Amino acid sequence: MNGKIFIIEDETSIIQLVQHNLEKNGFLVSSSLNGNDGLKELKKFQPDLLLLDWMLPDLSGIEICKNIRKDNSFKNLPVIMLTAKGEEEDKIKGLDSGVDDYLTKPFSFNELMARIKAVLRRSNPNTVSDNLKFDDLMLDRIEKRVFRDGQEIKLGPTEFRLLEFFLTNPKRVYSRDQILESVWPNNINVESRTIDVHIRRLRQSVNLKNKKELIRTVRSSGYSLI
Amino acid sequence: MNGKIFIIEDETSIIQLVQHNLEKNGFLVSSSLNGNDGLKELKKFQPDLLLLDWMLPDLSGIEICKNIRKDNSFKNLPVIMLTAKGEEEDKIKGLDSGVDDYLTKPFSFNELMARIKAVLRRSNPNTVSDNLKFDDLMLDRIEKRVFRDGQEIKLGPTEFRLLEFFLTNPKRVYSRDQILESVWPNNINVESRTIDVHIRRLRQSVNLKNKKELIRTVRSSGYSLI
DNA sequence: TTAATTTGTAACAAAATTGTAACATTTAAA
DNA sequence: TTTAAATGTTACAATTTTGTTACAAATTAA
Repeated sequence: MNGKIFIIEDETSIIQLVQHNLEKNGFLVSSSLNGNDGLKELKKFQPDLLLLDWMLPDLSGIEICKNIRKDNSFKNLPVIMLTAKGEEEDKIKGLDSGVDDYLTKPFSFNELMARIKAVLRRSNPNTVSDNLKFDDLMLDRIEKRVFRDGQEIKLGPTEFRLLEFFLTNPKRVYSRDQILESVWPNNINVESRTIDVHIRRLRQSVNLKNKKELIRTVRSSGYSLI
Repeated sequence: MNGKIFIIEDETSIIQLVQHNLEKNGFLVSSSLNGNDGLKELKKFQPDLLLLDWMLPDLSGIEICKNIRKDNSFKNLPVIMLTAKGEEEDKIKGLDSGVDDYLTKPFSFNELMARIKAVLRRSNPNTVSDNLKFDDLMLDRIEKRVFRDGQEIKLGPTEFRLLEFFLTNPKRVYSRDQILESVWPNNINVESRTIDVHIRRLRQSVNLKNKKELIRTVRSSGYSLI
């Protein structure tokens, strides 16, 4: 299996064509014919990429895309817009709404396939390199191991996810709310002070002696990797 | 500056048009007319994105792209191919060589701009710099850091917000009331003289020795960045 | 099952930040 | 020059924020 693709598209004939060809190419595909349902099913399906029509019975593709970009757990979902609207200003409006690529109908399936591969190549760099690195720290997502200065460090599950999160954006300061949202499983509720305790645990695990502190406290804002 | 863009393109007229428009949009641009030189200069210039022609006097765009994708220090450079070759099989060959997007000539600059933004959005999700600058002062809102003359300056939370506020409108004079309203959390009430004290603290933090004063007192009106 | 590990929170300690009062200095007008 | 208003400066107590520890509950492994 190459990945999961979701399609929100009005025209049944296009869905059939695209879905059939994608499946032949090893993708797992699901689809919806309108915007509101599509958005819901999409979240269940958890695709790696979305093919999105502009003109839909209810919610427009543009609206869906803006919606997705605002949703923390989906904001990085790659989107390719498929539409008959081929005017320059349409393309610009489409691209500015946050989609990754824009293809006008009629299109060749082979071009679509090539663009899907290009977008996936760019947006899943982590599937290619499963190691996150910063300073003398290295986190291996596949083997779930962490090294500092070549020496293995043992982390608990939450410590691991926390460090993984920081490593995806080193130096960036995250508020406790942002950390909660990204590191804790959805819909779980813990107090924000809990983070402080986990930060403390992570610090203790990560800070080998004679090594500099890697986690910075930014008073009244949150934490970041140095 | 929005980012650095390098262009390798045969046709001088296109280079001129694109370069001029990109610079108007805040990009730093450099270019080359052929493949071999282009590849060398590119590595010096360290761009955030490459616009690449297919047909070049010596090394073809396809070869350049494959070359880049093999080079460890450049393999993640976003590339948009600009070419007159508009056949389906050309597009596929182009995209498969590792470029991120493919645009056929003639193209509208606005569409190019929208595609550049889309590609940068995807490839630098975090590098979207959110920096405020004035004189030799730089405030990074993402990392919550302030530098003067390249040297980091440590500020308290209120000092940071105060400086951030002034930086959004340098040279503009703000009354104490305006400052209170924008810098202090809503519905909190502090005396206006409190601002004077915070200004004093900010001045002390920001004014490295041998450096000129950056915050101006405007008697009976308020304060401003110089 | 039992034992070990992990987790969230409360409670207290330590540190940093904040607002204000009090006094000093500067500025502009009389 | 004198005077009043505005701003600069300092010190300090109160408050807020973060660090640290301990422990019971929950989860996982044996």
